[in-house]
Amino acid sequence: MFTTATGPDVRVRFCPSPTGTPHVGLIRTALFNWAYARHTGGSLVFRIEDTDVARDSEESYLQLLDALGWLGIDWDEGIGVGGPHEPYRQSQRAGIYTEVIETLRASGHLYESFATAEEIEARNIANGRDPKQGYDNFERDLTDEDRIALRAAGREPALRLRVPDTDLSFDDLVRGEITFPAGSFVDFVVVRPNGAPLYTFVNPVDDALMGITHVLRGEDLLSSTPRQIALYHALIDIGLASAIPRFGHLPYVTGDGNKKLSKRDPESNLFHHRDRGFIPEGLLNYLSLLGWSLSHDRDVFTMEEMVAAFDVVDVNPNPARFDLKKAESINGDQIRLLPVEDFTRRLIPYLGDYLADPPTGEQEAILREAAPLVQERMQLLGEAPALLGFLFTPDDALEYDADALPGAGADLILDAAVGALEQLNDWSHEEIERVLRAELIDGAGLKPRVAFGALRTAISGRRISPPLFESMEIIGKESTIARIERLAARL
RNA sequence: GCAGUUAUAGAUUAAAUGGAUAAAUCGCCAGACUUUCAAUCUGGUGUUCCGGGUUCGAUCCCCGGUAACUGCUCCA
Repeated sequence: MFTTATGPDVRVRFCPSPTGTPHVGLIRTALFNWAYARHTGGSLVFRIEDTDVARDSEESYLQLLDALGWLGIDWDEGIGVGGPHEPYRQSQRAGIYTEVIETLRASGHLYESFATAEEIEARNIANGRDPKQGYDNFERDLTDEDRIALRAAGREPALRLRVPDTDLSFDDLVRGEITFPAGSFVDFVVVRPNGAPLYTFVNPVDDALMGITHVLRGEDLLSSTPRQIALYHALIDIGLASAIPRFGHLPYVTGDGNKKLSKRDPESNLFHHRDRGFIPEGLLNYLSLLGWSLSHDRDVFTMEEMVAAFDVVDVNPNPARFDLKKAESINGDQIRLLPVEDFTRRLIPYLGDYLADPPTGEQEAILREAAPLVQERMQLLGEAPALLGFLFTPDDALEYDADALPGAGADLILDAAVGALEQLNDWSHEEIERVLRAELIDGAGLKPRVAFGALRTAISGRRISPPLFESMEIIGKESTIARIERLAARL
């Protein structure tokens, strides 16, 4: 009954619903599906489940595309690339569903249900059942007269699937054998009274129609799996499906505490991480660690390595906490792994406040010199403005951080530095360092921390900066001296 | 309430399928290096949910609990 597809016959899918901004948990699901498809040589289908007109938005749909494109998660079939099962947006598949609904109805798998949620709850209370217990299948055997009477009273029925009165089991790829006892899942609504099918219907129907063999999705859908299998049985019965897919339920991504990471939490928002300067390599690397690992002693790796090693059966069933600190650390590692030209190029969008668009030739030249100095000092590209902004700021516009202002006596240090630097003709960082050390450390007997700290503030306005002498070399002799004199005048 | 899932350091993952000091990374603390911050290196911190049982020996097997989470929507 369950599929036996392996290798290139594997067909997985990513089928988000375009409500809101892409969530890191959702992207982790996309990533694992993608990795499994690439690992097996199978196919990834990208489908959009926009069957809730009240919540779906075009903006969200575009964001999904943006997110996948940015991360480099590509697909073989579906939105944008087409395929044999078009269309791939469920809002455009109404005709297909209508047909399936009719067949299922004619064969007795679907029946009319007039009861509203309030009525079901009232009925449970009246029967001494827990009101939270849900529907009790009481309309399964409504007579034609009952139905006519209800319609005459102005009622329009939803359609429910008649589920089997037996236990339902499946072998979860992540968790092993799972059994739901008969009665723990009830006849559920698949079509609204207005004829519009629900997720509970279109999701398995499209999976069946599109030949999906492995359903890898979030743990939150685990308890709806028996209903889904029940629908599959019905689809097999009417000849629309030949096998039930294998299921693999990926662990939750949790936030602080151990609650599922909420949509309202900024950490759940993929674009928030992009804005802060996560690079795709870093975020992908971290996300793949949420429920999986490449090996016990390595957690920085490429997506090629992940694809080569990834198998859903190795996924850990435990809920995984999204740990921003570790994510940033991994991102820093991935930033350091970037070829320096690539790193330099990626810095540009984050320096928007300082650079022309596009950057001038002079700005590009500065960036080329400065990038190697900061590549191993960053965890997030968003740190670039604070670290490099002073290189693109006019001498007389530099601002000084309060905690960077040097203490008493700094004017003497600055004056001495100017004196030494003015004599210097070979403006290389080696020479700059040599004369400053001779003057301030060896000559005046200052501690490097004190002497260079004051100069650092003069040049960058900050307590923390790229290496000082290299920075001086980049901004040039004239600017360097002007900046030192400017700070000295302020003290 | 019913059903299901999960339980290894603060976090993420390993190993150990009944056997010796349960490991790595992140975090935190300290030290080295140093031109600030990083990076790097060294060291430290800290772990098998609880209770029984079987056994020479249990993190693992059995039984019973506990906790957290999810679902039980005409949301997806």
